Amino acid sequence: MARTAGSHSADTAPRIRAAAQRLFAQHGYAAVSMRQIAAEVGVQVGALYNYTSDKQSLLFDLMVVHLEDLLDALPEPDTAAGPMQALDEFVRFHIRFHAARPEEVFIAYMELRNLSPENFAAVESLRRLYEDRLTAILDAGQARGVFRVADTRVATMAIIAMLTGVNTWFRETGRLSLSEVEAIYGDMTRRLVAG
Amino acid sequence: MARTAGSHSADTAPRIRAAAQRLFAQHGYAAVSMRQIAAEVGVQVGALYNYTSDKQSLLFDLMVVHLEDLLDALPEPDTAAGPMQALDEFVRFHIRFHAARPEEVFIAYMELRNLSPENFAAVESLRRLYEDRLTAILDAGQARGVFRVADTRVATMAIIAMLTGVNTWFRETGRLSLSEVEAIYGDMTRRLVAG
DNA sequence: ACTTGATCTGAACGCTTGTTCAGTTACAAC
DNA sequence: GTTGTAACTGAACAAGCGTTCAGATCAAGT
Repeated sequence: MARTAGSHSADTAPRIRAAAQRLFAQHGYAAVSMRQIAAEVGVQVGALYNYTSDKQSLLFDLMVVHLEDLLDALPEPDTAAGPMQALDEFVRFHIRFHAARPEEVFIAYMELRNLSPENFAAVESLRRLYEDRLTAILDAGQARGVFRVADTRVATMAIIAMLTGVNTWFRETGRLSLSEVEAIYGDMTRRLVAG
Repeated sequence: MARTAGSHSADTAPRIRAAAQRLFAQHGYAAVSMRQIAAEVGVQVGALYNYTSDKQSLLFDLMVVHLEDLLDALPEPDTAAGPMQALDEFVRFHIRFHAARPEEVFIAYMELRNLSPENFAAVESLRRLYEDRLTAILDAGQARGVFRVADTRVATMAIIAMLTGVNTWFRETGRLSLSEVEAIYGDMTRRLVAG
């Protein structure tokens, strides 16, 4: 019936996000209850509502923060270096960024159905911005005669699907290092688009 | 409090599976209740338990039937025709089979987390059998000097991720026909493995 | 020591869940 | 028409859900 000793909102808010992320990634949004998230944080369920308006907002915020981080972190391509270099950079960035955030990536791809329609639209538009960056690289490469793809948009979707697929199997403790994986996927992607 | 007029178990069982499949694909296993499935079928919730032992079995059966159909439908490669032909055939088969069953595919990929551990193991082993078929094609192609891939298993995962990604955007009413999509992906896959 | 605001607790609310099963009606065979 | 089985209904059970909010305790400032 009282405040928990030692509690600070500056601590609690990130711990709620971290707990929600871990449980949503592991079990799925609909399968996880607010009570489970609260238990993971070490508070009662009512306390969560000081930090999120509702469960849907908790999911939406996790997805938006991840996608905004992704877009912010994606470097502007070095136009002087050429399209093949830009593509290589994109592949390395994608694999490395995603491998470092398996939970966020998983939620961002798997929980789209659990978003309300307006939240879904907002998230879809962020995802589209990221896809457009690769499309721009492919367009530039074709304009320079360095790349040859039958359909730029389809190639974009194919490459992103292939790269994102790394997260379904890659483990730090696995047979291949992240650098090796980046090199293999870099090579495959180059071949896929070569002129 | 009585039997529904005109009811036949031979009708009801497939209608339960179809309703479960549609709702699980659209909303996710955990977000769909047995009462919703029953309502879609036109029965009361108690009736479902004449056909499934529980909700988890309903999901598991849908996934297993799909994967067994996939494995049964996959043709044995024509060894005389050569590895490139076998690869082309695999790509066309994968895209065509998956495009025809968007709900089953979606459930098979998205609902793994909702399987109990023993069910998960059973499903994973079926998926592995399918992946092995592509690995065998890649191995044969390398043995013949027709293919060159840095890591056969990684190439298998990359190709399947790319091909399965088609289902996230392809629509019969879209800009490209299924045949065009098959051709584009066939070309990309060939390039990806070419010697 | 007192006051004010922060941060939670605890329980309530209205609703829903998966599963079970006694009983009822429909169907089929004779 | 009777009998036996099929196939459901309807309600109960035990448990849980998301969200709200009055009130209690902790923390910080004076």
